[in-house]
Amino acid sequence: MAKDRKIDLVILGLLFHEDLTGYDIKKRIDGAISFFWKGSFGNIYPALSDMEKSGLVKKRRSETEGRREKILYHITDKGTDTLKDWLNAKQATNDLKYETLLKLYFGGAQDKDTALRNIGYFEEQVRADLAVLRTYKETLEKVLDRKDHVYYYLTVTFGIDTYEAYLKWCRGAKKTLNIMC
Amino acid sequence: MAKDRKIDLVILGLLFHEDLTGYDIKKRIDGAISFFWKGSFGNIYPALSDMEKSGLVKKRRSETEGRREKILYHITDKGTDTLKDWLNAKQATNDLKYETLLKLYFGGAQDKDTALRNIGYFEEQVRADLAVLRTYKETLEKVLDRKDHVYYYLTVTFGIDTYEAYLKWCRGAKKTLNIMC
DNA sequence: ATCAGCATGTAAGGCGTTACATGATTCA
DNA sequence: TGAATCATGTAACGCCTTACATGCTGAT
Repeated sequence: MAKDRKIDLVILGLLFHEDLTGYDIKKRIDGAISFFWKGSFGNIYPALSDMEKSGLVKKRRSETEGRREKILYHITDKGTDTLKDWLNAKQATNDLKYETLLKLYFGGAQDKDTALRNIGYFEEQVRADLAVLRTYKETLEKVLDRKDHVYYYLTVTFGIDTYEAYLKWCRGAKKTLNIMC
Repeated sequence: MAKDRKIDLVILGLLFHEDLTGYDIKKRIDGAISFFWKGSFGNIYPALSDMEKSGLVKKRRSETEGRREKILYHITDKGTDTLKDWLNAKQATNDLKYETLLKLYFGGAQDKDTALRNIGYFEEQVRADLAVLRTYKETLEKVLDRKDHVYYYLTVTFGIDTYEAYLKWCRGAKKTLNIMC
């Protein structure tokens, strides 16, 4: 597997569940996963063909007749081992890039209102995302009997908890700016 | 300026304050900023020379005699304008990649203990980072009279608030896993 | 004298984004 | 019939990480 290409693991994780096309994989990533990882076609298709070459996944043509054929990918034993090795490894990099905080950090180069406005934009975005996460949570709560869903559920509550912390911080930050600047 | 290279703005933001060498810039980024943005020499030096070519910064050789000469960079008016335009723009991308959550999401491929262990590693890291952030906070609280410091302070409290939310989530997640799996 | 830290870069390689290209299918 | 969505890719370009290369300075 490519040395540092995490998309490979995302794909293996998804395929562990069920066979999928590249297009399906993109859709899955664009769902709940998109809150903590992203993927694009220009990312996924090359990864799939590399992984097929190295035997982590196998192609399975869909057999629905008459229809145009789709390429379903299936995880191999080697792919499963790779996935499990990764899950068992201690190493995990959380790489966070907040342009919002960058703008705030350098806010001294402009006026207070600019900083307040930028916090407002952030707040707006967070509120919208939070609404989506809450609908995910509700949906998942109905199906928590399946073990997998517990894992999905926990990533969603992670998002909700941190986004709520963001909102709380926004309120405090606006107050602080108004008092101090 | 390069179209999407955010490091340019980081550098301009830092230089708005004071003249710095490339080495200094790296050290600044490795401080409190590293919690929401990263930079490397292989990133910073090329950016500096590009920005000099496009007139956003100017070289100023340090004049301390006898010493080996250092290259101090100074922000130009054009650079200041670029910085302010960026601060005034609504657009801000927060790009978050949590490998920890990826592992949790795909946790169903392994056992509960693996997931618990991975949450533990995350918790450990968060605790360590939180301790650093708290010392930053204490230091900054003593100098909040300077307007710039309020902005720095707010980015630090952002870190503290979210990291505390992470820890709270960790406790809940471990409990949920123990009950449900 | 030696080691850590200061200081400036370059080069290779990898990864990802974006846009482009193409065509089928389904639904209104 | 037209638009949206399904479906699979490729190509260019840009950015970043990592490692390498080099030499100075200050402290112990």
